[in-house]
Amino acid sequence: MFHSNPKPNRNDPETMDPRHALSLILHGCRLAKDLEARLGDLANQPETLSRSCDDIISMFAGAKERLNNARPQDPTLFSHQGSSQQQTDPSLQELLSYGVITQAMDVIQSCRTSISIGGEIQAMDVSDSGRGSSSSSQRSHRRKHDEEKRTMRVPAPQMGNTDLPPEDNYTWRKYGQKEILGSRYPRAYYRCTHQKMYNCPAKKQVQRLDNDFYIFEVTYIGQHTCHMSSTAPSIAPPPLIQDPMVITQPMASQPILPPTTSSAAPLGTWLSMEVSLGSGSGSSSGGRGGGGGVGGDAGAPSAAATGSQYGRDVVEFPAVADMADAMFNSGSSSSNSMDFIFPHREDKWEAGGGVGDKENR
DNA sequence: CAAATTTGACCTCA
DNA sequence: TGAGGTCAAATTTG
Repeated sequence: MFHSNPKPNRNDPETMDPRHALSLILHGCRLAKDLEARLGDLANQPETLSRSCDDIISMFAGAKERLNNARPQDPTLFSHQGSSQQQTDPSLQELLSYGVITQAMDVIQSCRTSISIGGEIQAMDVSDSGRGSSSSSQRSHRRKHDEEKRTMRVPAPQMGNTDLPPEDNYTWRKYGQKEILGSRYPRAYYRCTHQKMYNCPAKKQVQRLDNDFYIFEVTYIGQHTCHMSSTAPSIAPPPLIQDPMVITQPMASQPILPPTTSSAAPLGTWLSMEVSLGSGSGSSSGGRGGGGGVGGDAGAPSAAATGSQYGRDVVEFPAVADMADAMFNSGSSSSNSMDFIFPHREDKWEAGGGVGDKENR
């Protein structure tokens, strides 16, 4: 298992894609986690340990190389040099926004978090979501067949409030939750907090995967028009784009977000993630306390986090290369580095245990 | 009191 | 008719 790694291939343009770099980081994290799990068995096998370490290192080294090779002037990659949002690679933005970078941040900034295995981002067609009853996903009188829907899989936060889906820099208000036929976990319905004030049509649905409790399937419907709000996030929203990674359904109207002020934040800013060192709380900030504490709602997020989930310090994406660096450079500083980096996570969620949702009405 | 969540009821459509 | 999506009253919280 340690040696089936996707070795970076410098000559392969595809693997030079920064997205691949993120994939490498994740893979490296997994290898490290795996190594941790087998540390006891391999304690007296220095050669194996060495090889495993090499594998892990090569993963991060490859990632770092890719990140360093990413040319800022390349509009398809990182265009964080004051370029407009339209110049950025949307799929990359989505990746960064919805999971991969979150995991990297979790690992590197805190070094106290275990990595979700299999927490890769997978955008996919809603019509092929694997849910038993996806065929009627666009019903109701408000159903709009021409409305855009983007579905992606997002790993649950690795620290703090893991009930929350990963931060997406918007404020959402939950307006419903429902048991879905054939699904173990309920689906939560959110709309933009600023729906009324700004007539923002954006919605999202969050549901855990049946077979992976630690991965959310998030479906975004509609596009935000509320980015000018004072309480809305200061960074530009994830663009709606056509991307092999993000399959988009036909959309009648795709409002063009005016490239003004905050909405036109350069990618550097857009990619910025606020990191709260030491806070460790991924909890919803804008949220008022989970109201009616009646039934348990552990099956779905009680709130969609807002832009302040990560705290204060802003870390820009290119820093990921350095973060990978930091992981290795700091590893030896701790007598128990692996444990420091990958502490055992308590399975906070007992599968199905927290789902206190009532049967459908 | 405002804003948020919870949850039963209702609506629409395949 | 049943499932998915939404509404809105009740409730909670700061």
